Amino acid sequence: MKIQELSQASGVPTKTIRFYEESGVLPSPARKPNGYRDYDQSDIERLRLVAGARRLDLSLDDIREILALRDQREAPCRTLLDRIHQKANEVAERIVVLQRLEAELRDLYALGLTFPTDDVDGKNCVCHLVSEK
Amino acid sequence: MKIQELSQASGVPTKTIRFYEESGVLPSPARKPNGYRDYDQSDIERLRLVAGARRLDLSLDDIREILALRDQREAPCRTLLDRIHQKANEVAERIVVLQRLEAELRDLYALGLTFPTDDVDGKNCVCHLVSEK
DNA sequence: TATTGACATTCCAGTTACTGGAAGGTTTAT
DNA sequence: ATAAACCTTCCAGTAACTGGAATGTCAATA
Repeated sequence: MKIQELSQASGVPTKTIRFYEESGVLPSPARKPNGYRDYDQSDIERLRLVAGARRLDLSLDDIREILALRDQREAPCRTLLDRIHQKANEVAERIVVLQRLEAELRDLYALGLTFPTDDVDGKNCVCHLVSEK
Repeated sequence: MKIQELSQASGVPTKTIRFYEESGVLPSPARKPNGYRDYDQSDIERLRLVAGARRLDLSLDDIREILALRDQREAPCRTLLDRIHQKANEVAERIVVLQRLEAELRDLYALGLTFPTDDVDGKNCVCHLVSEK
């Protein structure tokens, strides 16, 4: 199977597949006589796992670790579950931060609207609201 | 004023100040006879504006644009307000995406807990839940 | 005076996860 | 024959820093 077919079977661009190989997330595949990469079914499964984990925003480091366990025939499920749990908490934290940021931006916008917009650096410029302290 | 003092007055690390200079966000400052950068009050104000805008997650590109307007004595307020509004909408979108992601991670975790954790690549492994399709 | 410590300078490299492009070789179809 | 659509490798760029090396300067102390 050529790289484009793997790409279609996985939804991952060919550029990214080669990048994953170089990053050690995917093994170096067999080569056809002409030098083209030659993939098989197990590559599809592995790449789908990678793509799924990336969609969950796990890092390539996490994914490498999980795949390394699988490659050693050790069950990666516990590690994967841990990472999923940890990532859920990270995402929750990130959401809180972003919610605060959004509120701040909306407040600032509302306040800025009450100001003249032609004041280059007077006290009535929204620039002075943005400057800290 | 030496770079460390500017750093303290603005809360921005010296490394980052030099980086901002190289990025064109801050102008090249005057130099003392020994070659040290020499800042004044206006640099504090400018850097505080930059730091405030960064805290609102505006990009250095946005900030460059805003400061360029100010440097040309054109009121940057309208542009800054626009960017703030736009950023608020981007943040809101990002929050929605992250909320979906968090829900997915929590669901997956809950489901994964009902599975054995020693199944290397059988069908009962959470890896199969993560793999797409 | 010698030396230590805390500063300052420049430059280079690394981070994350790709993405774009150049220069070239191969295969397939018309 | 030639064009389109593949494939290969390698290099560079993205955003916004951060760390480290090698070197220079200044102020205070032993």
